Amino acid sequence: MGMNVRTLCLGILSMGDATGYEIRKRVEEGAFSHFIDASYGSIYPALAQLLKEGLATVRTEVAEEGRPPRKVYSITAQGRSALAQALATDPARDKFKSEFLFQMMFMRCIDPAHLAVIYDAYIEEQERELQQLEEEMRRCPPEDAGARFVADYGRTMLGTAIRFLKERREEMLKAFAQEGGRALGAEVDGAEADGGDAAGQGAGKREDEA
Amino acid sequence: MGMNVRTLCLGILSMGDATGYEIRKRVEEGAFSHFIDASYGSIYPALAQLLKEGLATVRTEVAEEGRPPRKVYSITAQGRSALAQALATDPARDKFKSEFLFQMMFMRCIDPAHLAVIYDAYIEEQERELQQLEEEMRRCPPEDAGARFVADYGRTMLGTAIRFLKERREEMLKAFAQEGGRALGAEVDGAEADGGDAAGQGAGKREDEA
DNA sequence: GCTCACATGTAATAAGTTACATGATTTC
DNA sequence: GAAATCATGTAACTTATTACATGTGAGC
Repeated sequence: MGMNVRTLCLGILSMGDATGYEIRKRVEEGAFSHFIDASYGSIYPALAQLLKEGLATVRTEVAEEGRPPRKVYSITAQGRSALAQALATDPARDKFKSEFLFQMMFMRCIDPAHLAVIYDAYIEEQERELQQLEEEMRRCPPEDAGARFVADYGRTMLGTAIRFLKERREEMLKAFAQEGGRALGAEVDGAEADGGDAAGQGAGKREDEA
Repeated sequence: MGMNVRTLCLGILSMGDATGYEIRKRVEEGAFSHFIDASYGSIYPALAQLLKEGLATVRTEVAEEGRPPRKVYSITAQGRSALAQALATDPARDKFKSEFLFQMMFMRCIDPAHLAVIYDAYIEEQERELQQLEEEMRRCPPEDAGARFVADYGRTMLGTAIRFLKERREEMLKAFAQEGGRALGAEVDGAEADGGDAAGQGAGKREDEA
């Protein structure tokens, strides 16, 4: 299916009227954030296109105070059938890109202390995402079967990832200590993986990324 | 970190010499395929760039038979340190795009019979990927801790996804049958849903796929 | 006779991101 | 008085995909 930003907007509008700003918020923070990306630069043009094609309409709400006027979009009947049509086609394969996994693949080339920092930061990020998902589910529990399914899928996958990462942490750091240094050179091997906490002091090794 | 195709090539070359064709194969079929994408159109230019920057060298092997000459790339010392540098920067957030999940989110707009087809096809795809990963691990069990970690991560996640999908299958289809039809009803065709059975008129809407 | 695997490369095209441009109001 | 939230939109830029262009030998 052509799941471009246009179809995404159509989908969100099918659940209720919304402005470009709101759509972006839902895509960034809501349930969609886990398997979709879209920024203003793609949402606003997509909305304009939907108008042009007659798949949506706008009404301009002049805000009470001097705010910029909100443009609230609604899906049309044609919009609904265009959505149904898009949903009826075969989905493209999932695309997953992970620089973290790439780094893990080449962990032998990373300074051990820094590896621990990266690793723990990744765990924290996954935990934040899981928390966010659960908070959102508490705030507005989805009555819709689809939303429920997707949310449960996300929780399950995030939970599994977090458990895996925590379980393997020490093992990985140890395995690394044995093989490690090979690729980085001699001076690394003095640094040993301490038993207690490699996580806490990430502050020492700051990289400023390009 | 700047994990573009250039860094990817550098990483693969750090494990041994390779041609563009081989790199692409590993990215498409090997352990990398689960968290990275790259096609000829990006690999060959990236390789050319690495040469220009002195991060790799080539030797041209004239094949025995009239085949096109293989251009085997090797990483240089500068290439290794460039890789190490790239690996030392903070990883970008994971990006996951799933049209399947998008479809599940809007399952209420999909013909029930077709939904089951899509769902089962997705399960099969995940199973194929898991099989492929396990086959690859049997063929060449990774001695490298990083490769092992990444492969285990992939197996764990795929296993969880497959289990989840299988467990929820009936529940989802049933939940759908209760809510379903609501969104498909009026404008799909002139005929109104008779109210008893949402799955009924699925047959009319055939998609041609394998 | 056809398709697959090997093998390299380019050009047109798609799709979306980042940064910019603008501006009021509320919270720290 | 600095930053965040609300709010819309455009233009330059990056990045990678698709399709093309070219060619052989092996297996079905």
